[in-house]
Amino acid sequence: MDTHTATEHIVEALTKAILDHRLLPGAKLAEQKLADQFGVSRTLIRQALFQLNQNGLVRMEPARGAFVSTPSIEEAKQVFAVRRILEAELIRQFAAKATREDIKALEDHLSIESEHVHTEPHAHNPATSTELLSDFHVHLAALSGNMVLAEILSSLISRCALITMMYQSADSARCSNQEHQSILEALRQKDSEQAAHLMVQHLLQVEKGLSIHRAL
Amino acid sequence: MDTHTATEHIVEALTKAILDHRLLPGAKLAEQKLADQFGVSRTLIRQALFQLNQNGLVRMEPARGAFVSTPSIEEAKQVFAVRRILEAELIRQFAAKATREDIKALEDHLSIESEHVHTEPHAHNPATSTELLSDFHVHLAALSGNMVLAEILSSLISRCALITMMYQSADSARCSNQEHQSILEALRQKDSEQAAHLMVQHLLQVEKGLSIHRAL
DNA sequence: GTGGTTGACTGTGTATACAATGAACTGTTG
DNA sequence: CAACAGTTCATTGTATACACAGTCAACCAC
Repeated sequence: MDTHTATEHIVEALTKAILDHRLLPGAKLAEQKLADQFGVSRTLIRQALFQLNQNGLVRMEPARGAFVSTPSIEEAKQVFAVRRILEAELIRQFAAKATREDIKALEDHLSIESEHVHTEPHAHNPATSTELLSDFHVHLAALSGNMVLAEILSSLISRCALITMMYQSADSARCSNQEHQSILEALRQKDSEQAAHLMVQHLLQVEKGLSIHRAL
Repeated sequence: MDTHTATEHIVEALTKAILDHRLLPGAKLAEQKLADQFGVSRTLIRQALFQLNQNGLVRMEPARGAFVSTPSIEEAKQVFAVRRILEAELIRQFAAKATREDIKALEDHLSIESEHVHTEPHAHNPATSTELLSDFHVHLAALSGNMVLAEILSSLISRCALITMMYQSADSARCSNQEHQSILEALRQKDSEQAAHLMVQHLLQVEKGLSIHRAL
């Protein structure tokens, strides 16, 4: 088993654990403990933690250890600011050159998203909802064809998920889903400016939905 | 000596080596060899290589080793595309809220840049010129106040430096410097739209200056 | 009773050792 | 002479061992 796959597996598992609330912001990530859980040595765990540190999901304090990141409000604003810049332009370009299959892929995703958001009895499993709502943006990035952009956005969206968990006041899931629908509608009509505008508004809305009181 | 500082030091040294042409694109980065050079164990070298891999400056092939990246033309285009999006918006915002000191800092940098570009007898030390020209953009990002954005751009600019090395046909150093001057002039006049426009044109110009024949 | 100091312990930082995979070379054979 | 197989060597991937710093608690002094 090559290193790449092995560490990447750990990175993904930890990422999922963080995004699924199984590891809360601020939680200590003791190396030996994780090593035991994954059944590997600390070496691989450390590599994974370093990667997550670069992604911004984990914070490493010298000689003290690794912790799940606790992004500040300031950092949250910055992340959202970058997302607005990138995603506005992304969707503008996407609207211009999206194929029927591209749109179809998004529609399929949205229907799943919509189903989950509406059937779950009000925040029954907020982690899943958040995940699905994030996936819409990740999908969009992947469809752009620009892998560099997609990877950057992926990382930013993960950080947003973490931020949302820390600060989200009410579950604006339904709201987000409707906004996604609106964006898709603009895409169908190939109205790039409208799509970009809606995307920016959507991200502003999500950011506005955050509040400080939930800080751990 | 804590891990962070130690590995970070190696990362910076390797980054500089790559950007200074001491390590050419495609060069093998043997772990033991580097470990000997740096006087540390392979452990730290591996950590550094993993980080550089994430930055896109190094490519790791499973069970074969690490190599200095050889970005494809396609990848180059994508990196430039993202830079255009980010830097256009960055400079737009910067123009709006730049203080006198901010502008002064850029002026100082530009004078050094200009000096180097003009006194060096035509590509005497192209690496230094490229480095200085990159620094203009890095400085700009740093002054934005958005650290998230700054870090992303830093990484992208490094990749661009590598790309430039591989594909740059003629040294468009003088040209770039003049374009930087124009951008600064627009900033002085707080003309954000003009600044953004010039920045996009500048980046397009740099991208256009690349050609395929230098591929290794 | 409170504050500071010391000592053990837990956990990180780094190096080294071992295992496994890939590359290179040589010798043989068609 | 070319091509293939087997072996050897070098290098990566992973685990373990050791050294040191940080944390916490008990204990002593005041």
